[in-house]
Order: sequence, then structure tokens, then C-alpha cells
Amino acid sequence: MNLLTLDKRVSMNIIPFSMKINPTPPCVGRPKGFDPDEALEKAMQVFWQKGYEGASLSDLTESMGINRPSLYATFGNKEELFLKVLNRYGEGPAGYVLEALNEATARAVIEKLLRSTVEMLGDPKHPRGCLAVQSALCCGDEANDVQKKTRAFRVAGQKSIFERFERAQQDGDLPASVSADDLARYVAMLLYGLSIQSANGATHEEMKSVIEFALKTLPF
Amino acid sequence: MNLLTLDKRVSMNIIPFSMKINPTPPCVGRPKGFDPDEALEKAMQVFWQKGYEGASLSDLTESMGINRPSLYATFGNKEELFLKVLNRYGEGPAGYVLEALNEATARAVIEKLLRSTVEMLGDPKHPRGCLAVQSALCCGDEANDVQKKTRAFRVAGQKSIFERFERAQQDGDLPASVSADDLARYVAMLLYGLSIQSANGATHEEMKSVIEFALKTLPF
DNA sequence: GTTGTTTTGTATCGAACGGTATGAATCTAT
DNA sequence: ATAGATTCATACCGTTCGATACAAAACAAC
Repeated sequence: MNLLTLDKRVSMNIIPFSMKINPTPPCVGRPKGFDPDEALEKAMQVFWQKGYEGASLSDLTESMGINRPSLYATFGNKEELFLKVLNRYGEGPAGYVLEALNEATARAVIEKLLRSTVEMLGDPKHPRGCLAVQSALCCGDEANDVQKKTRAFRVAGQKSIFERFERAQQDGDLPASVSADDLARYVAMLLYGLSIQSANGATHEEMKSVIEFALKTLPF
Repeated sequence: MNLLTLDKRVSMNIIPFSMKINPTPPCVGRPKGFDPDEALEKAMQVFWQKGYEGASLSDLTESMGINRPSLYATFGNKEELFLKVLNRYGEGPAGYVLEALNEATARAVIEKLLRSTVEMLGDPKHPRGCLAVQSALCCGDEANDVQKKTRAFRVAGQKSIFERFERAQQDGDLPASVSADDLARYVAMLLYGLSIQSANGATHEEMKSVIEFALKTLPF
């Protein structure tokens, strides 16, 4: 789910010629005492549970097992760290969203989206809820950029679902009588709603039960 | 929507006999230079937009038009102020939820809930989204109490809807084949989902359109 | 006018925030 | 071994956080 281009050095074409960007990690100097990938995973857990504003640098460095200078040297700052976490979230725990769009029919896409979401939200390895929904839903002025980018992340996911339904109508497996826009927004609503249900403490079984109800009401 | 007992002095029965609590404002001393009700309204707008953690005391006092000592003397502290705001939210902008339960049938209740929610979320007088969903969805350790009480607020609303559907089954206007638990959770999901849709920037018309779609799929 | 009570404005508290300067430590290359 | 490069650990920066101490100001009662 590569919805955002996070590396400004690449996206803005600042670097001339074909200068390589970190082609391989530097072979000189003291090696890192930690695995940046593992550290990023830990950071994701913290942001997932406490949100962008609620996660302090002390929370982050403690969970990541590194100290502040290492964090800043490796990830930039708190905001850049969060954006890298968001990207990781889209490719990892939320990667099922784009995968589900490969299902054969609109109906199958929706079933896969709902069932995968419930599986993800019910996984006790993660904090409750959806990181993209809850970690920067509303915040103070300083975190406005993070809020906007997290919202753009959600909107991009909904747009992908919408485009898949448009294709489904061309393929003929989605009746032309239903609006692809309404349907995409409706499905996104269900996913968002499940996220809040999870945050409310709904059990895995309860969520499984409610999406079966929702699927039964689908008119196609 | 009096879902929470916010005044601990009352709920815990600390005060002996029938000692009155602020029966009438004191007639001696310098009078307040502001209207606490108006100030609370302003505070609600701030928490609604920035969330509990994102709203600083400077944000609050500036919008409320008072200074810090006045805020603390009148509302206790930041947490108590938020809880009073949450109570006000339940009785004001979100008061339609309990009102909707007075509709004659389960179907009418759902229609009223969805349409009233869209009207509330589409009102440009308020910040986007639902205060009870977004203002303390996840946060740091210090705000854990606020998070729990906000979650309890949401869960209480869902429970009220559930109990209304149970009654509807006794009344016979909701088929016994549908689970009242599933249906209440489903409707709450739609309301939560609408809140996130609103935060995502969905227009009033888009939300109106998607709930009409959702209502069309209802099997009763 | 004096006293007693409450509110307001200012100035500030200790703690925590995000972020960094600095030097010791640890590696490769020669 | 030495030099060069990078990372790590400590200690600290300025700012902002929520919360208050204190005294002047504004009222009612007498």
C-alpha cells in the first residue's frame, strides 16, 4: 500500500545525476547497535497505542531500545518517524486492503475487506483499533501536517476501493443501479466503524458476527 | 443524554444530610465576569477540534475568553472541564441519539439516527467529526482516565440502542431472525463510520447519499 | 466607610516536551 | 598501529505543558 511518497529527496528530484541514495549502508565507522527495521516496528506499536501526540520521545526510545541521538540520526525527527511508521503500516498490517482489491468480483472484494479487517483488528499482537484512524484523528496545531497526511492516507484507500468498484461495473459483476461512490464510501464506513468498535472493546467474535450481518444485507 | 455521572460529590455521597450544592450562586463577593455556560460551549468547540491532548490550556482560555485561575476556579482542572464538555455534548449536539430511540419502530429509529447524525456532522457550526469519537480515541498515559470515560460514553450509547432493539423485538416490529446485538453494533458502526467520513472531508451531500444506500439495504 | 468574600490579572512554579551538543566508543581502511 | 568515519551515551538546551501563589479589584452586608 504505497500511497504516500515519503522520501522528499526522491520525490523532489533534488539530487543531480544518478547519485545513489544509500545504495548500501556505509562500510566504515561504528556499526549500528540496533536493527532499524525492528526499531520501526516497535515505534509503530507505540504510535498505534498512544497516538502521535500521546507518544512521547521517551516512550518511543524506551520501546525501540535506542537513545535519542540514534533515533534522530536514523529517522529524522518525530514527524518523519511517524510518516515512516504510517508507510510501514500500509505495507504491513493494512496491506490486506490493496490485496483484497484483487478478488474477482465486487462482492468478493467486500467480503475479503471486511473479514481481513476483522482478523487484523482482532489480532492481540497489535493494539486495538486502526493506526491510520486513531493515531492522528484530531490534534493540536503543531501536528497539523501529520493529521493531513494521515487523512490523505485514509482517503487514498477509499479512492482505491472506489476505482475497483468502477471496474467491477465495467466487468458487469456490480449492478449499474448501485453507485460506486456510495458503495465505496459505505464500505469505508464499515471499516472505520470496525476500528472504533475494536477501540471500544468489541471482541473478535462480536466483530465477526456483525460483518456477517452486514454482508447478508448486501443486495448483490 | 445523561450517560455519565460527572459530579463525584453527588455520586459518591460525600456530603452529609441534605446539604445543598450551589443551590444559588453566592450573593457576596465579586461577581464572575463571564458566563460559565458560554465558556463551556467555547471549550467544547476547542476539544472538538483539537482533541483532549491537542487542546492546551492556552487554547482553552483564549477561546473561552477567561484566564487560567478563572478556569480552574469554575471547572476544576483540564480533565474535569473535558468531562463537563462531554456531558454537554451528550445533552446538546449528540442529544438526538436518545431522542431517536423514541421513534415508533426499529426501522424508524435507525432512519432517525442516521439522518440526524448526518445533519449534525454536516453542520458547519461545529468542527468536523464526532467529539465522543475523536477527542480521546487514543492518548498518552496521563489521559487514560479521559480515554476510558469517553469510551464508556460511546459504549453506553450503543447499549441504549441495543436495548431499544430488544424492545422492538418484543413489540414485534423487528424480526426475531435478526440479532439485536448485531444490529445495534451495526448501527453504531455506521455512526462511527460517518464520523470518520466527516473527518475525512466528506460533504453533507455525500453523507446523505451513503446513508440512503445503507437504509436501502436494510432487510426490514 | 469598613469588613468580608469572591474574582481577576500577573507572574511563576516544577515537570515534561521535542531536539541537540559533545566527547567517548567502535568499527573499516590503510 | 594509526587515521578516518560513524554511532552511542550523557547531559543539556529552550519551550511549552498543566497548575498555582499572590495581591489588586469588585461586589454585598452592615
